[in-house]
Amino acid sequence: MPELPEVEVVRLGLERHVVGATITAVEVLHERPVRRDPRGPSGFAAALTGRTVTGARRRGKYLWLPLDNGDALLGHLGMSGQMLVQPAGAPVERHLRVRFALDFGGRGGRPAELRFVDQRMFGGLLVSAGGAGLPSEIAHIARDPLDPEFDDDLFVQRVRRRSAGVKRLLLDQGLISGVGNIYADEALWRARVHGDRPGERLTRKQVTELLGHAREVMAAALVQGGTSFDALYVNVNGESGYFDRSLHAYGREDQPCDRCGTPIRRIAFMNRSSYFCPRCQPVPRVRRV
DNA sequence: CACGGTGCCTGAGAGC
DNA sequence: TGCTCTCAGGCACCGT
Repeated sequence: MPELPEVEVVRLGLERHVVGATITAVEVLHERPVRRDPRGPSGFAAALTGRTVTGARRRGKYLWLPLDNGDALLGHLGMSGQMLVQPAGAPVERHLRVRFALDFGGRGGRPAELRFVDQRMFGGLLVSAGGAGLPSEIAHIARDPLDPEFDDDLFVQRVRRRSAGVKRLLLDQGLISGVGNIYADEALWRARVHGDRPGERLTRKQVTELLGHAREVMAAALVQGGTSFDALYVNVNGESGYFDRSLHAYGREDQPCDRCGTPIRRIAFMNRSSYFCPRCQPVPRVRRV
């Protein structure tokens, strides 16, 4: 389950190992990952063949590779997606969905393949017409809190004008991107705020602190993940060591809160779970109607 | 428009 | 052993 730090590691790997390559062939082995491409699988392949990758960029959990004609290959890893750079002809992965043959021309690089591997196929790829700068498909996605241009004050203002629960707001890609279920729970635990608290009932200070905690959790994970890729292999590993050592709330149902010892509670939330300390993060008294 | 609920997917693991 | 059920969750989508 790649969160933003893992996606950034993938971006760095793509920047190092794919930029400058020309795509000489595209093979779509499963059509679901290209379902959002209006051209369909064959059009997708045709739009990429012959193009040269000029960059590797990211917004939130979306990645895109600007191409030499102004289009872009836009991708999302979803729950289980991986971007692998493999030597041409390497054994095929079990859940390989799309493969791209890469040519590095006269720069000494051996033939390689970019491979999109995705077990659950929540992720996907598409060619964004004219999307090299910022694909229109993700124009609604906000910046992430590690982005130097993220506007803290604007985020605080917007949260405080919303009546939805603050956890839902943390997961709202239009307000802030890159915060997944795990980091949302961790940031809320650190800030001692319950996720059901309406945004409009939080103080400016509380929202600012919550944002700071989200940023810290993500930055710490990024430092850990940033060391984990080698020369020709770009991987996503949701089981990074960071998760094992540093989680205070997520996945810790019935285990004592690291601050006060009260058992961590788990509640259903958006077809998944929320974990929180019932003492440090009291449930709001006034339920929303 | 904001809100809150649901479906998409596969495989691991639990329970019987 | 082998079946069925639950869970994982980012995001689009939809009804209100």
